[in-house]
Amino acid sequence: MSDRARIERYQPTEIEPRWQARWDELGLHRTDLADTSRPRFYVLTMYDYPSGDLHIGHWYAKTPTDAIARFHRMHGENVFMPIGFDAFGLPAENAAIKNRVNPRTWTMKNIEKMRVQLRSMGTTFDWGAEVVTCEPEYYRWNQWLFLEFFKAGLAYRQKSSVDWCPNDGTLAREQVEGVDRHCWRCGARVEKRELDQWYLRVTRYADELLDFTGLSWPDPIRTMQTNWIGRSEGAEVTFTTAPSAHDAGGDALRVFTTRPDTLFGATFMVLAPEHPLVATLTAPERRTDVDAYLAQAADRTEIDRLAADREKTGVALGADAINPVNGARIPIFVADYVLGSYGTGAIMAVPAHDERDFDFASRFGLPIVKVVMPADGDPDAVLTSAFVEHAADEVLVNSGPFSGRPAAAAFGEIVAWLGERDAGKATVTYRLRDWGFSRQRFWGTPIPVIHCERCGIVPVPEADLPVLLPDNVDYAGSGVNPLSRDAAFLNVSCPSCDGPAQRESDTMDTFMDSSWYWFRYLAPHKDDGPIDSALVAQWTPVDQYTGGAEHAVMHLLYAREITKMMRDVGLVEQGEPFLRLFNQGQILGADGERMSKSRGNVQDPDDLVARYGADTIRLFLMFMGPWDQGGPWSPTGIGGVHRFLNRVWTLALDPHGLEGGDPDSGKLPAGEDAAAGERAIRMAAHRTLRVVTEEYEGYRFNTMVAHLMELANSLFRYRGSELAGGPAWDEAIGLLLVMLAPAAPHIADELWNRRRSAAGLAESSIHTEWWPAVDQAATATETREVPIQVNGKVRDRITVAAGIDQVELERLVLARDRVQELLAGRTPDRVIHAGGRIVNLVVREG
RNA sequence: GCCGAAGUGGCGGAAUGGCAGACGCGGCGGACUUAAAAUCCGCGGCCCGCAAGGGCGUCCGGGUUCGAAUCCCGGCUUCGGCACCA
Repeated sequence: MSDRARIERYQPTEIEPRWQARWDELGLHRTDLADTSRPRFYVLTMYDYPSGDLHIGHWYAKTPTDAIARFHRMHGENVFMPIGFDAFGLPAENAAIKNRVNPRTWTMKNIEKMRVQLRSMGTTFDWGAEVVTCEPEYYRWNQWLFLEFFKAGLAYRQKSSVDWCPNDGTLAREQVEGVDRHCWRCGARVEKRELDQWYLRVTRYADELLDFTGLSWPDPIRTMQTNWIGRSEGAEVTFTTAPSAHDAGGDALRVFTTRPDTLFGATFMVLAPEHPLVATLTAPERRTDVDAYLAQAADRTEIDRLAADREKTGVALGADAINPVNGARIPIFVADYVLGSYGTGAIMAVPAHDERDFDFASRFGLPIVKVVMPADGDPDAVLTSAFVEHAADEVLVNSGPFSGRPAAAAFGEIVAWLGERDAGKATVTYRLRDWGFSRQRFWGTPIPVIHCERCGIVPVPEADLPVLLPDNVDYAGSGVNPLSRDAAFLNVSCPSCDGPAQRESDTMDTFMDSSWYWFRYLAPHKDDGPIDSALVAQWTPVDQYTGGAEHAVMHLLYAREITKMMRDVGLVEQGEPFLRLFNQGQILGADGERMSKSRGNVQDPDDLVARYGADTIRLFLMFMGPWDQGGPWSPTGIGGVHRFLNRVWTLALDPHGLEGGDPDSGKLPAGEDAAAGERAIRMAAHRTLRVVTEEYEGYRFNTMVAHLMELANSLFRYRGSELAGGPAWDEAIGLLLVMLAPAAPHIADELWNRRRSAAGLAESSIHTEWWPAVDQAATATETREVPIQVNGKVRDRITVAAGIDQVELERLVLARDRVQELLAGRTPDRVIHAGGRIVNLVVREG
């Protein structure tokens, strides 16, 4: 009869719900926000859209975050780890249209299901702080904040051409993806529409957003945000239109350039199709061609603008401009390679030193004048492509009084020269645009303003907030906001003049919801303001934020922007929301594609949990690779992690059992006496503690788990021996369980308390234990093994006293027979000791 | 095209200037079992060899170094971001 049969088997599905309930009763993860006696730690994981089902990717993001929270609690910190739901958004509205269900009903049902799933992971979220963004108690403060921003001039309305998705309505610029311009959410082709839109003035913060001082964020995210903001330094230069038969001329034509040093090389100008001067400058005989081109350009987003179609197009206006620096008359073109929304919507074209201008000039046979070249270059050599290098020795040529000047110096000199003549100045331009904030959709926060014919735009008075979303709406007909057809919602009297007026029917971009939710977690039900200032001051910025890198230029930038806006209207002190950011990788489907229902590659964790238990899945997800890496889902290897937990179970509950198939079972390892065995057990345990502690701190969970496996393997060698169940053994088992507790919390608490119970002690959750300290003495060794290399190849190894000096080490190495044999009579030219880690004997060959 | 990350056994990965392949999966061998599963023990880069040992080996080609998966130069491939931003 095997010893194994004496103990109960490891049955995760029995113990896990029990411990989850127990932790709830004990209130282990309810945070007392007012407790200032301990260091605080705010750990935040990105909240989710309640699509209805958690997939394995949610677990991949959340269980290591939970381990971090538990690890910090075991260090005596007051940890706050809240959770909520990003509950506004399109899928609910689509479900409403398709199935005629109320979006609220659909959303709330999904949230119910996800709450259960999230609990099944054994995560220690503080559910008392939960935020659900589609609740009036949340979105009313979106409205309140919007009105604060509006009063401060940070929100404004403007008629403009917007990116429009037939399914998702208006999109912000960063929500349009790819060369073919498709919607980030549904993938549909994006069109242009001319609409009155709300914008948030985030460009005001462009420079501040480039400053990451004090933040510990991954470099790739910082780079992406920096590129997205796209700061370029240059100059605005004012050209003048030349008089002609059809136009008096004398109009200022302002351009932005990053290369004022090439001003003498401007041989033509290009206006964007949207530029206001196109109409007045066009010569009568050019009108037909220009109009045709403008019509084509307006359609251009509809046409494939893929890589193949990059031939420059454009037409001449039949008008000229005058270069302020030399009075040269140069022709003006309209071409769609110049963007109306960037810079001034017009450029001076310097074909010799800009690739796009070079292409255009080559195509239309326009002159190419070289004005910058290397100091030793040939000024008459013909350019075959634009010369755009920025070498230190470049000088100006063909540039009037500036010829011969170093190019680097000429930049400032020409800008100064222009400044004196009121024809230009240094400026900075950004790629970042203001945030297109309105959506012509139903399931979002109503923008709280009223349009009155007499008074114009009137904010909804604070006392009338929230502007509630109506409950009974006709969803039929996609692409049209149901709110705009709801007379009861729409028609109101003006708060200012009491005359007839209409509500704004646009709702906010749902990214507003996620741009301040971590403040609201601290006081989710506060009904006299959006945030509790005292708690916000005490608890924010968030210490650690974790989430996917796919939010690099969307959520993570919006959150920084809104924080700065909240600061500027006097709500918070800080300008940055998240001190440390960690981007976990993404779990892809088994096919290597993004997991999505439509691809049918979604891995549902529920059946894995039913089969292996939450602890195995948690540990497996941490073990499969570095957390920031992600990768395609494969269940291969879950069994190995499950086997490891079973081994821990056996070690903790059945130390005296014997291994059925092992003839050496129950004996000490060869050559060890009891004292040496005890030292070996303590050394293994404390060395593991040292490295595992560092690995938790560095979020290197895969190697953390590997080291726990190694410790379990080491202890297995002593199972059934005279040392099993002894003091060193018990200490090692205790350390193993404590180290396992943040990652596999249920089995750790179960085994911890079974052992307490066996020792006659009362129940006490392992999660209230302090993280233990390493016994340095236990980790020290008396001897160590040093590899011996000859010419860089390991040929031998030697065991020496730990504190050996280099002279003695070298003597012992050279005394070895094997070394003498390899040297074959030669004397090493050099001996490398590398601090005693390795010995390398360098012998000249031949 | 530009910016960023990565490339290591059959597979996931470890080692970030000092013993390449920790840990795990799969595989093979053994024990236990009437048998299978489960469990336990062992082997495990490739090539030659009974073995001892030797040769080769971290995407490719160079370089630095006593010593390179790791640092430098050039190239290839994959993934992510941006894409006419003047």
